[in-house]
Amino acid sequence: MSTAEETGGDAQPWGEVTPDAARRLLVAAVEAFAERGYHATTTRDIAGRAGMSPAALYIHYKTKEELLHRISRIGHEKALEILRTAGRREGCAADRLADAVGSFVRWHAGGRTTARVVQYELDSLGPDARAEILALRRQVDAEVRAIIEEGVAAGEFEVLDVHGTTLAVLSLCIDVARWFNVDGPYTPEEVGALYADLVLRMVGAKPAGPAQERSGAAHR
Amino acid sequence: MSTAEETGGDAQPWGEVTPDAARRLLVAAVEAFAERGYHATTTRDIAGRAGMSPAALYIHYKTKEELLHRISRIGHEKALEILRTAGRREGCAADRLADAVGSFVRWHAGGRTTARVVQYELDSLGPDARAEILALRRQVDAEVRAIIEEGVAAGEFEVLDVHGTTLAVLSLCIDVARWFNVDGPYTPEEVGALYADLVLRMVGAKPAGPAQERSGAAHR
DNA sequence: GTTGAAGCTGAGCGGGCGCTTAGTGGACGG
DNA sequence: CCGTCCACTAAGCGCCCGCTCAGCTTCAAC
Repeated sequence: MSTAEETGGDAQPWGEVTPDAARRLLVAAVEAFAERGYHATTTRDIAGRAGMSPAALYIHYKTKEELLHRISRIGHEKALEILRTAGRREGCAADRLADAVGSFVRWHAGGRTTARVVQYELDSLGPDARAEILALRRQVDAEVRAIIEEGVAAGEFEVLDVHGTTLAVLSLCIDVARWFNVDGPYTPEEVGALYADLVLRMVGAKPAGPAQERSGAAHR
Repeated sequence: MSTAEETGGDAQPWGEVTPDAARRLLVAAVEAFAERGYHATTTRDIAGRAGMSPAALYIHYKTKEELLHRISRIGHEKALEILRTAGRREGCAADRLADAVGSFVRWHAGGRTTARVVQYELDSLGPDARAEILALRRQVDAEVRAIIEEGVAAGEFEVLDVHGTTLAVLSLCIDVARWFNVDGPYTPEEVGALYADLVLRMVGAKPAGPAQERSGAAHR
C-alpha cells in the first residue's frame, strides 16, 4: 500500500514531474482547479501559488489547457495502475473486487484534490486531449468489468446486467471525489471499507465464500 | 432544442417561471451551463440562445449568478418533491426505497441537462445562495435516510452504517447526471430499474419479503 | 573574462468578459 | 392622435483574461 507520504491527503503522482519549477506549477494548478474549477482559475492564480510571475508558466507549458491535460493523464494512469494491481492479485473475484474498490476509493478520498480535477474537469479539455483521456477511461472500465465477469463466471456473483453494474460501481467510486470532505466524519480507509462492502452486495457476492471474514466494514 | 416533448423529464420545472422572456432565458441558461459549465458560459451566449440581445438578460435577472441560483433552487425543490412523493407512499420500506431511487434516477437521466447544472454547479454560487441550496440538500438526504432507517427498524434491511449507506445511495443516483448519455444504450427507465435493484441489494433487503415481485430489473 | 543557454520577470497587448446606459418601437389608455 | 410606459436593443465602459516579449540574472563551458 502507499507509504507514509500522504502529506496533505494527496498521494504524489507528481514526484516524477521534472524540473522542479514545472512540478510546483502543476501542483499549484491541481489545487486551484480543484478549488475553483478549470475555467474559474486564472493563470495568474496558478503562477502566484507556485511563487512565480504569470509569465513563468509559459516557459514550462504551452497553454493553461496543457496543464489540465498533463494532470488528467497522470491521474488517470495512476487510477488505472491502482485497479490493475488489485485485479492481478491472487484470490477469488470477491476479494479482488473488494480490494479494487477499496484502494480506488481510498485514492479518491485521500487524494480528493487531485481526483476532483481528474474526474470532473474532463469536459474542459479540447477534443484531442479529451479523446486520449477517454481511451484511458475505457481501460479503467474494462478492468472493473473483467473482475465482475470472472465472479459471475465462477458463480461467485449474481449480476443481472454486467455492463450496467460495472458503470454503477465505477460511478459510485468516482463520485467520492465530489462529496468527500477531509474534515468530515469518515477517513479514506473507512469509506474504502464501507464501499467495498456495498459493492460486494451490489454484485450479489455469496456471503458464505471460502474467505468469510472480509475486510471489516466499520460499524457506526 | 426543446422538441415538444423531450421525455417530460426536462421540460416541466420551468413551466411556472412567469414572464415568457424570463423563462426562455432560464432555459437557455440551463442548456448553456450544462454544456459548457457556469464559468465557461457567457451572458452573450445565454441571451443569444434565447434570441435576445445581451442586455435583455439584465431586465429579468440582476446577475448571471442569479440565473444559476434560480435554476438550482427550482431543481432542488423538484428533486426533493420527487423523493417526498416516493417516501410518503404506502407499502414496505423496500418498495418505497425502490420507488424513490427509481424516480430520482429517472429524473437525473431524463432531465440530464437540468440535473447536471443542479448537481454539479453548486460551487459556482456565492456563499449565501450556496447555503440556501445546501439546506435543501440536507432535506434530500434526510428523506432517503428516513426510508432506510425505517427498513432497518422493521427488520427489512440489513445495514451496517446507515449514514454512510445513505450517502452512497444518493451519490450513486446523483452521479447519473454526469455519465448518462441520451444516445447511449440505456433509457432513463432502464437505469431507474437497474439502480433500484442495486440499491435494494446495498441495503440488504430481504428478497423473500411480503411483496416478492418487485419492479423488474432489465436483463441484459 | 567572455559567451551562450536557460529560467524567470515586468510590462503590456488584444480581446472578450459582465454589466450599464441612452434611446427605440410598439402597445395602450385617454 | 397624443403621451406614457416598458421590454428591448446598440453601443460601449472598465476590467481582467490568456498569453507574449524584451531584457535581466545566473551559471557552466571554454
